[in-house]
Amino acid sequence: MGPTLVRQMLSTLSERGHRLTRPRQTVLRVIEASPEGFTARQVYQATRRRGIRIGLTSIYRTLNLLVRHGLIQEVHRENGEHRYLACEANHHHHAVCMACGRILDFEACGLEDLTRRVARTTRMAILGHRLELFGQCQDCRKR
Amino acid sequence: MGPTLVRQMLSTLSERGHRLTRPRQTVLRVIEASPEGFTARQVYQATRRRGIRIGLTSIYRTLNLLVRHGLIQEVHRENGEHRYLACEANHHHHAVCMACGRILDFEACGLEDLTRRVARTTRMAILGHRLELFGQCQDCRKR
DNA sequence: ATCTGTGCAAAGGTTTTGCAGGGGA
DNA sequence: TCCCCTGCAAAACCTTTGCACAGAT
Repeated sequence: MGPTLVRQMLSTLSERGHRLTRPRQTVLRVIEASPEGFTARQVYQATRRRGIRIGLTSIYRTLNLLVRHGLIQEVHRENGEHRYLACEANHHHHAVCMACGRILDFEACGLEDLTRRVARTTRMAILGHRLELFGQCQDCRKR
Repeated sequence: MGPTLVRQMLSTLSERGHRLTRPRQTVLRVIEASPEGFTARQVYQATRRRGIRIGLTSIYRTLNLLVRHGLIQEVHRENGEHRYLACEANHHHHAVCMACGRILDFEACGLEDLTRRVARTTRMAILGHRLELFGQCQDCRKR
């Protein structure tokens, strides 16, 4: 990810009649620097580390706005906290152990064909996907 | 799904040293009757309709137990409420509109190869998966 | 100048935890 | 009998909402 991402998001929001406020720009810059995804609280803490005070409320509102516009997506939920990922971010997925919660990454998913097929069937513009595998890791299987 | 599912879940729990209490059995029977998935609250209401009083707490604890043992999985979150699905349930996935939240189903996913590949790489026993596509539905695209 | 966006505080809702008592094995 | 499981109540938690003010266009 690079400055391209922020510029693209800013222009999308602007085109659609949203104001490019300081809080929104700050959130976007944090997202840009979080290739592994982020939670609302992480964005909040990151902005504070940068010496900028933004209310948690605005973080949530901005994230919801970005989701509605298809710029970020919710990818995972850990301990009741949502994890988001920029739609253009480097593409990977999770294999989650249902017993201990351990998360392993994997890359290739080969969903391009499926995506095209579903787009045709449902007449939706498919912008991203979430794929998670569930199972039991080696340690938990041994008990 | 059929009685097989309940029997299988019961024996799995039993084998692993858990007690087959009345609340747990009731929850399993509700799950069996919910091929489209269920939320904690729906399980709660369904048990009450059957004239059986179980605390919401026990529902949550039972669901968490079943998840840890790989018998059910969390498939979706709507308005902060988790939706679960028995791992052996009829297999389908969701395409979610990021703007209005509309959900469309689709079936084929063709992840068998990927599953095998990841199982080999990560040494996890893969028991299920969640796949969701995100995008914008026809109506929301028109604005 | 207008009207969207922000921040605070408080509400809202789901899920978890503590603890005393009950019921499987 | 033993100890896991249950149920209630309360806590903990993330997220949303109401309202007055600030700031982008």
